[in-house]
Amino acid sequence: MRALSNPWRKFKEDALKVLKEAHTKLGWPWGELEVTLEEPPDPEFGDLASTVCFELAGKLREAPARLAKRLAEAAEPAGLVAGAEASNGYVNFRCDLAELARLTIKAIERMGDRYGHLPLGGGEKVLIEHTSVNPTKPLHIGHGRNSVIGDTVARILRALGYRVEVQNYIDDMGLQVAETLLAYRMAKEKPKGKFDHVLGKLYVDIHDRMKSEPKLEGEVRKILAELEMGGNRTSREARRMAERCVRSNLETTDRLNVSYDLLVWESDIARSGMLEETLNHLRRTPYLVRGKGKHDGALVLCLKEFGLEDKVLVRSDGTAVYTARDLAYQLWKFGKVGAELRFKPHSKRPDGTQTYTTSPDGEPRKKFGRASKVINVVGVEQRFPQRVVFTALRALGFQREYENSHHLAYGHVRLPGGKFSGRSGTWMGYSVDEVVDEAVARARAEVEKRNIGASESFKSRAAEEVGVGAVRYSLIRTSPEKEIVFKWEEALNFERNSGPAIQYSHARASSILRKVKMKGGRHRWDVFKLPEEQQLVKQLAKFPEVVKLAGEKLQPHLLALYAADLSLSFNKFYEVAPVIGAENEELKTARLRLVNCTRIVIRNALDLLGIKAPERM
RNA sequence: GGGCCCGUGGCGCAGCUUGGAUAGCGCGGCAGCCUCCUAAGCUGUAGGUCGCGGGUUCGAAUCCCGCCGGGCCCGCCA
Repeated sequence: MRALSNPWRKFKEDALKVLKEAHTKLGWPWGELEVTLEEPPDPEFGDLASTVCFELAGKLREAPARLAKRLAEAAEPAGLVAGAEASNGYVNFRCDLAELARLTIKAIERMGDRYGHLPLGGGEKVLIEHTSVNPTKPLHIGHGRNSVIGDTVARILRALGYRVEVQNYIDDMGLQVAETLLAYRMAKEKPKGKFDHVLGKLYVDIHDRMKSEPKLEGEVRKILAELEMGGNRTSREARRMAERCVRSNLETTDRLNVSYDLLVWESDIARSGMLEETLNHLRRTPYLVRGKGKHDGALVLCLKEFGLEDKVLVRSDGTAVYTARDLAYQLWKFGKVGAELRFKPHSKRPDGTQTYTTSPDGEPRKKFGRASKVINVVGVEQRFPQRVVFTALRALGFQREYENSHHLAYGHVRLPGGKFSGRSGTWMGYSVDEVVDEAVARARAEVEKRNIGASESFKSRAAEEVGVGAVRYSLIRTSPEKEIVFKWEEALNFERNSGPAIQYSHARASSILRKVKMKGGRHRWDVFKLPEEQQLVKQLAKFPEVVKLAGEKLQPHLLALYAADLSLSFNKFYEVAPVIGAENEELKTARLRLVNCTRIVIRNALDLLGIKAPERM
């Protein structure tokens, strides 16, 4: 099973087995042999190397090089290990390329779009919260990074056998909503355009006006109080406005192929009573105390024994801070509150997913929440409040839930001139809608050049897929914790190390397969003699390991880098290894299978990245 | 003042968790490759004290300590 679904892993295990047996034969201690295995810098040193001899040198009082020689001689090839050689103190294992090719190609042909999937999660439920933008503005490219990271991780974890539920939290009770609602009411002439953009601009306008008209602050406070109270005209009006904005935001994320299972509204959480329940629960612990001194009159969460600073949860006026609400929500995600939410269908995503929403007129459903693992995709700047929320779980005795809470922290996207600001409107020109439009327009020009006479529907679909691919890739390729500076030339990069370049390799592979009608034939497995062919086989064999690593470490960028690497290997193969015009039928047959498998793996990788794999472009 | 993250050729990144062989990849520069499966491609070439200084080690980009530079947090904001 494992050998079938994860060929490179099989090679590693075989190498380990060979290493252990050689140790036994020589009567040497085993130790942690697995961690001594690494990939050599150059294929001339084999495919996997062990550094045990360096460690053993001290214990056995013999030079590493001599030890390596004895070890290599004692090693007997088995499984995917074709041989072992000593060099410079390393023991280098050579992979049996013919056998690896056989295993890998058969695995890919058999599993198809499931190659790369592994049954690690065992159906365990993971809840991922991402996007969670205030419903008062369009998504700018920084929000886009959040959505794309969250969506990609969701796809990866699904492939690893987890049941994944994606939630988008909508804070319709915050200051931004209050301010935007005031702006919306006051605007006699509303700007034309997409609703979220309209709101975003009104928000910028009101901030300008508030500078010269301080009385507006009072208006905002009044609205905020009404929102907090709920059940009045203002709160219903705010919800209606926010609903429209969310629909508008969803048009944007739909275009990015980002999907959600549930929209969770703050006003519904507030109504449910889960906050009060959570606070009551906390009051029974020694950690929630009446504040003294500067915190006089407030309720303070004291987590000193867990190494955290005090955090006010309830203000002296009785209202709760955001972190308190977030804590209640976190408990709900794990199914640890009795309070219930109500749900009803909201809309369908283009991929067919039915998105639900919490709603006062919905009905209770057991299928949401109750996760065993929770991942919050939230900016790095919220590290402290996230830690407070998680640590509070521990304080409440939910140790397991504490350990299974993950803050997937990502660095913000900045502009060359500074940061994004909703108030000053620096996002204008950098909304996801605008960036995607621009990328699609450029892709369109390229597609036109290369597909003269093609149908209109083909051209627009290809341009859309390529443009979106470029944007998604540019947002996922960097390690999440790093800040990125938005540059047009990077978001619109269609060359190597880009979404479109990977899509292009897929299209080339598809094109070869399209042009050949012959279906199969017999061939031996040792036909791949070129380094480019062998490199490609190894790369294909590694795919499941990469998916596993990306999922376990919550580092989706690893998958993006792998896809670019695979595409590079294929391009090199493509240059030197004619398929249709191969020297003989046997080689042609084998190369065709290799090309087909490459096509499948690129497609699977792109699928996990939420990028379409066009057959022509 | 306390804490977290980042610092790798001109630019953008990977590698750091688990220390190992000449530090990889891309862009950009230069020089080449389309009678042949899509040149969104490929080949070659120049370019790096892995921020700085100590330490641990047979061996440090990787671990430890100190410092410098950038970002973020330490709110009855989120």
